[in-house]
Amino acid sequence: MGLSSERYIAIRLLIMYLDSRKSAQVSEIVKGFDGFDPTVHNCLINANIQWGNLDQARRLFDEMPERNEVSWTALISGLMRYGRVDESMWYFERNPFHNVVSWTAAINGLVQNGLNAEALKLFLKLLDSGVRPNSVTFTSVLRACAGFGEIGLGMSVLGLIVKTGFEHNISVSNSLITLCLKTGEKALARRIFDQMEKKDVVSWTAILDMYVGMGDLREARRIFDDMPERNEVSWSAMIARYSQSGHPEEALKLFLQMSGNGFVPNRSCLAIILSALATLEDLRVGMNIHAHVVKIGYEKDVFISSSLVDLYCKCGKTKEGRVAFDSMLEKSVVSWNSMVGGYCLNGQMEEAKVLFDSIPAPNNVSWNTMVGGYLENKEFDKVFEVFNEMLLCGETPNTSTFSSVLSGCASIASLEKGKNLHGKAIKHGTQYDVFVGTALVDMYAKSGDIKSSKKVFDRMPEKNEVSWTVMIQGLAENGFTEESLLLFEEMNRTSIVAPNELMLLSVLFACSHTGLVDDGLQYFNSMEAVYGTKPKGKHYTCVVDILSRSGRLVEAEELLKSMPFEPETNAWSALLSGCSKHKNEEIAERTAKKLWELVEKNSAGYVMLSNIYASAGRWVDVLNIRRLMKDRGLKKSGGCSWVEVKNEVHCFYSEDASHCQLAEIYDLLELVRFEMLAI
DNA sequence: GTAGGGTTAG
Repeated sequence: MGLSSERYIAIRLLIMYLDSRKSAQVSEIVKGFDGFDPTVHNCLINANIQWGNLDQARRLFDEMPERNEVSWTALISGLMRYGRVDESMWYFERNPFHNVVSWTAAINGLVQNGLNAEALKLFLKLLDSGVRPNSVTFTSVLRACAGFGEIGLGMSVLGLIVKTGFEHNISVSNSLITLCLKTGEKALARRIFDQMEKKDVVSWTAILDMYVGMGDLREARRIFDDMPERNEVSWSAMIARYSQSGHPEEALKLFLQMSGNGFVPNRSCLAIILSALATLEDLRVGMNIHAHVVKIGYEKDVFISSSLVDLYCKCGKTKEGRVAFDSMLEKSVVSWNSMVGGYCLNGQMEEAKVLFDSIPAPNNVSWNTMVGGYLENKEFDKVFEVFNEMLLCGETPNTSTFSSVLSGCASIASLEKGKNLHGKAIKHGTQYDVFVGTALVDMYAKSGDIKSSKKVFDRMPEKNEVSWTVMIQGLAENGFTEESLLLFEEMNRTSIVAPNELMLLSVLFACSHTGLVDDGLQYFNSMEAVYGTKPKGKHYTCVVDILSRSGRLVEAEELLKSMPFEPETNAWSALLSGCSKHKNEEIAERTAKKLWELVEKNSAGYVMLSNIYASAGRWVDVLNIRRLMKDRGLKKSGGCSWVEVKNEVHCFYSEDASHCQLAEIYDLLELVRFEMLAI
């Protein structure tokens, strides 16, 4: 192969065949070269690195009778890419061609492997050696600075950048913006962006991301719309942000728009959109995308296939999700977590546990998935069991863990466990998180310690809708109805959080228990007009209760009749008890009749009715109903109360005396009663 | 040899 153009064509062909992995054609081309050719060897090395055959690449390199600078750099960066830092550095030190490119390859490799300090040390050595850094070197070095999260370091590098005249380089400026964003210097990032003479898609996307990080999706979208040019990455960025910020429908809209504009979604974008579709539980479109993914041969991508597992599971199809999961050649811990989470979501806790136990390297998300799964499926004992196991395994609980386990405490009203966890949460520095704070407020409130609940709430640096809801609800249900109403008003004055259904229910509940009839009516009437939430059955019931208690029975009955949907049984019984309290035979008659009709349908109605008769002192009627229930084989779902002793909750059921220490308990009670009588 | 976007849990 003498002519240089002939050689050039052969090498282009070789690269092409290597790209499409056509080995027969590759060896044919290689044979066409007589003797050793370093460029051919370099191509083979690069291809093997690309395929992950590191040892083959190394062998090829070691066999070379002579190597050029490209050979050295290829191996150094290749080894770095797969985390083989020491080997890479071994070659770097023996590299006779100490040019900028190989220095930069090593520096960047160290950064890629999270060894930021080593990277900066190597950069200082580079400066000592007299080799001049270039723009690529600076982007890597700035990334190392960003890894430290400290802007000062970056600023001293900036001095060097200015001195060497790279401050107007686009890549360098882009890296500077990224550094500023990672260190929280948003104003500076914006200034650098504004001062750039030339901006590219990367600059625009970086600044777009800044506004998303600040929670300002609107401004981000404005920037996206104003971008002079876009590529598939900027589209993906905006789509991803919508999806991650709880707007999957916007993400889908933009995705369709992107395709309409002729952009072909890449792997990242497909993973993002599948995740958005999972959130939307849109199986139809999701399956379309799945088909497309298979068609273009992307189904082996770990990100995409993990999203597919998630999609099927979120749509309730754990079987299909499992098929997708089982067919994955390469699984990441995220794939495992998605499948485990899928089982949890669909109440298949046994399958979830089996799969969880076989995760090769579970991370804290895996553990949190199990903890959250047991919580959602109300297996509270297991919540604490898994949590303890997690601690024993040395896994660090995070905000997600604590918020789940604390919710578990709230559900079983276990103050002792809750307090213990509060301490642990503080120890792990998670107490100022919104989720943890909210779970603490709820836990204390549900356990009856409203003081602690309020204390935690007042100290929360950030409050969301749920935080306000649980506090308002907690106050109302613990009898602090005035405080509850005051807090609701405070929220309306001071926070951007809008009242939701649950809060308004608590507010109405508070009004009914404080006898604030007109306030209650006013809140009720402003639900739709002011707060934009349609009253549900429970709200109507509460208002009927408010009116009935205060004797405004005609209004209560009117309200019930004017409802746009069927009222709850409770609403009728509230009216009936109002009637018996305020002695209105006429309305009572009609209401009782209505109740009897409803009562036929379920046992709860019978119980309610018997309770109403009981509270009105109509014992004969009570007995009649009880007898009727027995005749028809209906059983009341039992009431239960519980106490917590030494970290264990003991339940006592009204009609089922089954506690293991029942005899002893009764003995002791008798003793206490005797002592009391003696005094 | 480089800068921006990817999947899971509360």
